[in-house]
Amino acid sequence: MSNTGKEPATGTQALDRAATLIRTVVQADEPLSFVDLFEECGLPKSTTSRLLTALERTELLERNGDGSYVAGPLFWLYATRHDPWEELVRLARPTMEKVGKDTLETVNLAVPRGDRVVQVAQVDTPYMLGTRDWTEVEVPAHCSALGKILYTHAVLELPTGRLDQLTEHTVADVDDLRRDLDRGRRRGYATTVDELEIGLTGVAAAVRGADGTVIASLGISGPSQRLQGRLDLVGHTLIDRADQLSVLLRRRTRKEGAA
Amino acid sequence: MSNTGKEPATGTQALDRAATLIRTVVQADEPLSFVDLFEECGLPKSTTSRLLTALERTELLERNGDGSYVAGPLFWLYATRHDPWEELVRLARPTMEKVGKDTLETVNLAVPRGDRVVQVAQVDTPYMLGTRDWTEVEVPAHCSALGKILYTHAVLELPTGRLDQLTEHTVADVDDLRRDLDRGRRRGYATTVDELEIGLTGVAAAVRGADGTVIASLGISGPSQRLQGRLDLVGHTLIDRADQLSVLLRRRTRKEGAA
DNA sequence: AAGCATGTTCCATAATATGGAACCGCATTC
DNA sequence: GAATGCGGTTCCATATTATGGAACATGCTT
Repeated sequence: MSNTGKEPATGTQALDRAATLIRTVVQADEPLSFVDLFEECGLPKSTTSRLLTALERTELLERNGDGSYVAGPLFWLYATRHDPWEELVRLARPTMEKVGKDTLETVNLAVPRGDRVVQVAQVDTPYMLGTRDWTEVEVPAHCSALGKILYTHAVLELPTGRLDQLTEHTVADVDDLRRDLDRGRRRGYATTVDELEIGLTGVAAAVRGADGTVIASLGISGPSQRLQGRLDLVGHTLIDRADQLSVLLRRRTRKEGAA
Repeated sequence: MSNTGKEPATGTQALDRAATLIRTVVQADEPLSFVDLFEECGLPKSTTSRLLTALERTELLERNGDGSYVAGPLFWLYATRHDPWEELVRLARPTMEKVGKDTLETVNLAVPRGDRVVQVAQVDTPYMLGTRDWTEVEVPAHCSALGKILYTHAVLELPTGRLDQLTEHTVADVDDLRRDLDRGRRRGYATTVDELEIGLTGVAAAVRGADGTVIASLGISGPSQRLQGRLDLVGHTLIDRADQLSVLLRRRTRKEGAA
């Protein structure tokens, strides 16, 4: 009936409806009562009941104490077996590709691991001159935009003492760095110009996870010449994209109007 | 057809079959080709094809480059939003309850967090005299069986220097502790008798995650009087149960015979 | 070119899912 | 303590929907 898509989708009505139920439960990520699902999906009561019972029996959904539905054992199983970062990368991929289209520079996603920053995914620039693949390569956090974001949001602990001075522009003094981070915090994005390598500029923004805390940073890097003059533009693009990704990761809290 | 269960399951054939496909893919946790699924689930080819197409359309499954099926975006989404430990607890619950039935003592599950051990789940003893609920309470690792397991498998770094001496039986010397751990490693389970508190005994075994590394320890604790004499029995029960849980967590590698 | 393995599409058939209505159990309310 | 409303399940005649055998594509290999 309400075939919003353009797909023919023949011979799978029951399954499609069941999938809608599963999707609703998983995306809501908050126990949904029978009525919630019934209303949200607009299926007849009896059908809803029948499908939900089957989904529960097959462990795709589960009912908790008060009878409301949550994702079932099969979802837990998947979750325990997979590194959340591995999944973050998959979910972030489309966003990163959009950033690539927006900026035409090398795009990176970084997460904290211990007291280090690691880049976990990369989308390459179409230009010949670009940043090498440094996925899994560790770069000093204080001279990378990605790292600065993580410092700013206290996901990574600020080091003490003198920092490595990689170039003449590297901010090697902790207090200077703190000031730099503060500036970044106000703007919403972090930058590093010639601080890691002469001629290399990076820009990054924060990605928030399900609980609202910063879990990763999304950034680009490229030749300083190509980026100077559009740092602010690129910064805001990154903020927007990072926010979009955060929304995707965020549990969608029920729109108040619950029973 | 092959209705192994005793459920009537009426009006949901299509959905049940689809669920079988999903389950097979998620449990295998390795890309499965169309033929794998076709053979594994024993459904007609055309039906399999139709269902798989629908599952892919609804993002419950996904095909990767070579056309084989893996868990889809809905599973990633769930995984990124949930702490794997939260899921571990859910999956471990039944095992823990079995241990509770086996031993009649308080059952605990602990994981390393930073350089500490935290108990993340507990099943209580039916006896009046039992261990209090110390979920989320931190206990010195060197005098808890749960902690010793984590030390043994190097998931937790062995401290240096003198350790806190909580009772006269506490193993406070690192070298002594190392010897204690070695004994535990050989036996397969760790114990602590009167080391944390006089009269309190604990026993624990290792739980391994998807990649085969130790990720948690499963143990019991109770009055030393009730446990003395059956430490070895309880130890082996714990080893068995912990192994069962590990199997559940372990990716089921395809039974070699792949194409 | 032929053979084979992997997947998909077709379509007549009937088995299957459908959904309106009746029903159940349980709180609230009067 | 009857009555009303709410959340959910069960029934069952109906026809819509899924089914599956066979034919058809689409690469590979021989």
